[in-house]
Amino acid sequence: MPAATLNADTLAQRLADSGLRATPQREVVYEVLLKKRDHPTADEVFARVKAERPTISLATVYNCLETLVSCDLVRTVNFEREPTRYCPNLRPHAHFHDDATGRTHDIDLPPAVLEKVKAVLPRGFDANSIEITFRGKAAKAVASNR
Amino acid sequence: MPAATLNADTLAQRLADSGLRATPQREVVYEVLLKKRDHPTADEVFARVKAERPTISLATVYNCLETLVSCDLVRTVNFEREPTRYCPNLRPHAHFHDDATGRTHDIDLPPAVLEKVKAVLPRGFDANSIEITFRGKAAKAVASNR
DNA sequence: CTTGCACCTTAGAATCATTCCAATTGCCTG
DNA sequence: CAGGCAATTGGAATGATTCTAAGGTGCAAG
Repeated sequence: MPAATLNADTLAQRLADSGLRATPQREVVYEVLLKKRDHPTADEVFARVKAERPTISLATVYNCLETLVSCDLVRTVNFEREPTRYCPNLRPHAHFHDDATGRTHDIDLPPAVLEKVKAVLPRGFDANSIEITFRGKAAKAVASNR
Repeated sequence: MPAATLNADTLAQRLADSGLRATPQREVVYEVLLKKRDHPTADEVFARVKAERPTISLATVYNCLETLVSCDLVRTVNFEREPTRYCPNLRPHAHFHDDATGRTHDIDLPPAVLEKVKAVLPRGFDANSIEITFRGKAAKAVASNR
């Protein structure tokens, strides 16, 4: 399975592209995000990372997450005033927040829909990002992305 | 111009529907939101309200805003980690965040687009709210909604 | 009226995610 | 090895928001 290698390479590559180094901390943080894609908060990432690297600090986790975001390897997800969550899914997708469980689901966005949405912008508005968020009740037995 | 009356009535009506009272504070906060629709933060609302009612407290402004939101007279708008903004526009609309100016613009959402977007949800997902947010560069001379 | 009571407002303290800061530490280049 | 920049770290600081406890306010029943 070349996925792990690919990811590590991707990380090193992307970091290098931005003139940044591939430190162990950054690698572990990124791995943690890839391993369990349940949109964890920084605190949750911190807890998971500590299992493998007990000396890491919360500040570093924030730094690493911010770095990964700036390299376009990770997206942030915000729901109202809740703590920011992190998502390594790079395909265009929306987020569905299940009010009952608090869980977040990725919803793929077909290009056609994205186009339709962009088309609502009046002349002169130039969007470089679109964020679509649903809230409601999710299907119970969705194949989850653990 | 019956607009002012209509608004006041609407407010009193909606509050009553929820078993709440139409207090002077709630009225002023609502008026402030209607008067200048620039998506102010709670702090900004506080500042504007104090002009008319110097004794009001920030806590009350938060309370009033929360009350108005719960009556569906006002919507909250969140951009990343920025302070929450408040919007009295009740029509279905998206928000466009101008990265250059920090200003927020309402973008009307035609029902057809809303349908298209809802259609991306897999069977079993039942959304009771959809939020669409753009970021980018806005047209410079948009007729603003002051 | 006037008493009771539920609803509101208020100031200030508390919370909590996130950022900042200043001090190392690590790593590469010369 | 020396210099220097990039990263990490722990703890302090920040800032929006919420909580708390202590009065107000207004209506309804007696």
